[in-house]
Amino acid sequence: MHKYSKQTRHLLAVDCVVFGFDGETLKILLIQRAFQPEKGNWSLMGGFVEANEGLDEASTRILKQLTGLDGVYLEQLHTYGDTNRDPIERTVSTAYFALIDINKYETQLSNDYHAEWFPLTAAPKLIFDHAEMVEAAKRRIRYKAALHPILFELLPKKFTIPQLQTLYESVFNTTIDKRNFSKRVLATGLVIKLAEKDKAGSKRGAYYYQLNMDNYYAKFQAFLNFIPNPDTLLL
Amino acid sequence: MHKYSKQTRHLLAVDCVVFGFDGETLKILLIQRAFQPEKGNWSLMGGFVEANEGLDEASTRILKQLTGLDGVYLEQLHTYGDTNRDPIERTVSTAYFALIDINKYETQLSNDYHAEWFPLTAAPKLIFDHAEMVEAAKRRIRYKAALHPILFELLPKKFTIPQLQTLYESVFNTTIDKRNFSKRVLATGLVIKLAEKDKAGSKRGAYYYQLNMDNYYAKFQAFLNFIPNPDTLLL
DNA sequence: GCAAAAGTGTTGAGGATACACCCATGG
DNA sequence: CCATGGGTGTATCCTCAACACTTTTGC
Repeated sequence: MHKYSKQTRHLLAVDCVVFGFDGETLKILLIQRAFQPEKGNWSLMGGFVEANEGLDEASTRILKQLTGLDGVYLEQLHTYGDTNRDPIERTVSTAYFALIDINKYETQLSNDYHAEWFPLTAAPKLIFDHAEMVEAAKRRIRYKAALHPILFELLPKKFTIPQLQTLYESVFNTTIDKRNFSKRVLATGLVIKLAEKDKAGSKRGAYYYQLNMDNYYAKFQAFLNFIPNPDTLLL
Repeated sequence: MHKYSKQTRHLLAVDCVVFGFDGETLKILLIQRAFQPEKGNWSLMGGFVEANEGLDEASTRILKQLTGLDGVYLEQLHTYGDTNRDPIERTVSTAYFALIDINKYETQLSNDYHAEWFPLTAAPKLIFDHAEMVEAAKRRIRYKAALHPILFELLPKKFTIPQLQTLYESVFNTTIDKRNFSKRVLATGLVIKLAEKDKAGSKRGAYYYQLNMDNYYAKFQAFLNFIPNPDTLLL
């Protein structure tokens, strides 16, 4: 029995903007929508919220269902409530964004599911207001990554400084002096140098690093300084 | 006729955390809930979202209905979707926060409406998860105000530098050297000195300033630097 | 041996902090 | 005349940006 019986009830959805990094460019994961309207058109990972699940739960479930992804960094972004954003029926949608290590799931995603990666700069037209969500997600990760070490979520557990730099450069669409970048990163105390080298990128090889978890949680909330001249960036 | 007829529909609410500054301390506006459950207990300004209104519209409407406030700074904060956050029936709520000049509405609020201001540090127990929303709003305005000039929304059109400093000090619960604070503020080019003085705070009087709207929108997105040592703040 | 990427130090400029005294005026 | 808050300048430090050469090794 409903106690708030006079109130209107609404459709509630979640949509996830999934970011991945392949070592070159920042990408987003899209699927072709499975039902009408806009069936077959490119869409974020989305679905309706069920009666007995929270929003975070719903986004986790939907991401798992559509892509098999589990245990990834997932954060609420914004809730979109325009009455006409879905032409069929008024639907309020809470957008989330996820950051994942693209290589960890690449084959799984293309084989078992029908999600595809697109470079951020070359994504197809998206349904409804999903392009707006992607824009907001991009702004949010730029904003957050300029001050907090979230981009490590996009890399494998073991990564090299040049890989990290390429990631920052592609997220912020800029170039950074490698001497200064390396100094900044090492100065945070967030990474630990390993003995092993990655020989894939060069003949000499680059040392692997991994996150220093002790410092990670402690420093996460502090304002770091990963990007030179953040003032001049359009955030 | 519903095209998504198989999907569950949900109750949707908005709740507004309204901040005000009286020259001394940061305060929030609360009302006593008008209906069951928790009737008579202290609550944020909240209400259900109707069928034909967007979320921003709903928050504006509800704020107006409950307090008479109109045209104030209002920003979406976060959406709370735990299934049991309202004991009567599952309700998803999108929280907003507002920043207003407390003096502008003080008498109106206490006479025409039954909202009351409470110092942030001495607020009563709140219904449901409203205390969590207030905490999140507090973190958000600290975070945002450390980098963007949003706190001017809490002051009258004409304000003095000492007033502004007291505001920053109370939001960040710290003390700032007045020479450095004044330099920082003036260096942004965000304020214009007026000829008139405010004689209320001292015998000598303090010059009034007002926002320089030309620079305001241009500089809003840049990372400013209003707070010394933001690293050390718990944000 | 050479091309291609990794790794590393120093210097200079500018911005941030620390700090103390005079000013205006109402009582 | 004095107490109270308002207003201002400077020296120092330190952080950040600019900048170039050596190392390694697969081919």
